[in-house]
Amino acid sequence: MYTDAVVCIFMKRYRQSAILELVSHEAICSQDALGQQLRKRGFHATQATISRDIKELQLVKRASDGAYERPAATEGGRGVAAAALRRAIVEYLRRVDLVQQLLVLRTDPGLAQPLALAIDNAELPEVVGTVAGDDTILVITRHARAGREVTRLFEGWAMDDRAYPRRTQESVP
Amino acid sequence: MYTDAVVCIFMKRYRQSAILELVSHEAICSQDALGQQLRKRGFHATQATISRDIKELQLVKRASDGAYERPAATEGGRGVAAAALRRAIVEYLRRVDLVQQLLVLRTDPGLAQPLALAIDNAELPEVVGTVAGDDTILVITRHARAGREVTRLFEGWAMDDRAYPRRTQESVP
DNA sequence: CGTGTTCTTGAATAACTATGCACGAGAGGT
DNA sequence: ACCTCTCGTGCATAGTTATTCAAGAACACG
Repeated sequence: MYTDAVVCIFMKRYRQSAILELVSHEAICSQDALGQQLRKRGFHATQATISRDIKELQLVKRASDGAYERPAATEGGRGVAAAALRRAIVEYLRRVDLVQQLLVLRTDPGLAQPLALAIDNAELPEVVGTVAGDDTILVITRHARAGREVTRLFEGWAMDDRAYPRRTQESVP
Repeated sequence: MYTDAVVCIFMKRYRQSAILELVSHEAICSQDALGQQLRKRGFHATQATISRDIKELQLVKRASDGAYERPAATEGGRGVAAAALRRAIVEYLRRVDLVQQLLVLRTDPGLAQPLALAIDNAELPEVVGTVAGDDTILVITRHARAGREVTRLFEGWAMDDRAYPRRTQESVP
């Protein structure tokens, strides 16, 4: 076994390398399963140790299938927030009105908050801030020009939604 | 409450949107904590339901701090999307016009949507957003300088296309 | 109407993961 | 030598998540 004192220090590093290799090659869904694979390769480690290794390796566990993986290229948060905003617009936005540099957005009742949150997170440079009520959001942009840009942006997304109608039954209306 | 039968169907969708907003806004490390936040926003859901939502939304749980996040932020999708964009540009783009920070892209009829989608997915930092019609896309960049950069980028790719000549551009409606 | 099907959900519980505690081994200082 | 600090680890268990079972609602179709 590798329990000799001398190699103890190196063990962790080797083991963690093995873990990276394992999770990149096949879907491993639990730390016990990982422990079994490691044992096949000559490593002995309890679930507790593996839990710590996984934390140090900064792996993530996919909820979809429970498998571990390494987060490849990190970041891009800005773009992600923008994509989230687009989805929120398509999902929630019902009407847009522009008055000078002020946008008035309307949503279904109670949905103004999440949409406003999405707008804030997107951190659009044109947007100074938002005020959200129950079904109304006031978006303050830097100037009328910026207001027009944002209006077109949002309306464009809302338009796309018409091009790709939701799966709700058509027969109702 | 939202427990009325009629709105039951829509609940899940709203709740999942709220979950996406929450996890992108702050670090939420457990499904119970998520449940509490949801309750503040008027949603009631047990841990079991949230577990299912998280699976459907394909979130991942970071081992480093236990927080949930969207895999889009960590995927290597960035580079993949960029390659897809290049292919889409070569395939679809017919003309580029730049006005200040606004790019007007022209495609063959009906192909604006897929190209705009590729642009969105690429998440170019210079690009604020896109609005796509039938054969025209308006790309909004942060400023004129960014617009020039993106224009050169796209035109450069389109140039490569000469090696693979396509249909000549037709009349503009 | 019934009837069967599909969806969504909660309660209970099984499955899985994180962590407090203790221990042993090395490193470095006195 | 001795002390003390830091690491790496296992054990037990607390904490978290996934799943099974069952129920209720909407829907389509005789």
